[in-house]
Amino acid sequence: MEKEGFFARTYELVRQIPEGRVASYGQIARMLGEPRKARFVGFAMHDSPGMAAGVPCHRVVFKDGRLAPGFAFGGPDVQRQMLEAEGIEFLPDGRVDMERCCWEA
DNA sequence: CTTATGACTATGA
DNA sequence: TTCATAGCCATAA
Repeated sequence: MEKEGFFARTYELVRQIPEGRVASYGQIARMLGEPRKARFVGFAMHDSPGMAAGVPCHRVVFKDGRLAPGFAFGGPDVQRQMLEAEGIEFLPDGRVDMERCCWEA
């Protein structure tokens, strides 16, 4: 575990997301100091070891508060239930209420 | 070495 | 408002 790439770095940051909070890919990438790698953050999530390893990828959403269509745990609906269980509030549009739940380091 | 791909974001029509 | 395109750059083959 010495050689850590961008992925491992992303996992560590995502793993620091508290319960009831969400963060956008660009937001995470920005915290890493490289706001242009927003895509790789999502890539890292796809390759993520899972929330059991401390990577709550379900708390990572689009900047608009939208979920990843087709690549979530089986459907955005499932992810929505997980987020609701965490205490995240949703908007009538079916988007996460980032205005309230946006993660702040 | 080059090419292809992608859980993003911003911009324009 | 939604839809399409461009730019971004690490990782894999």
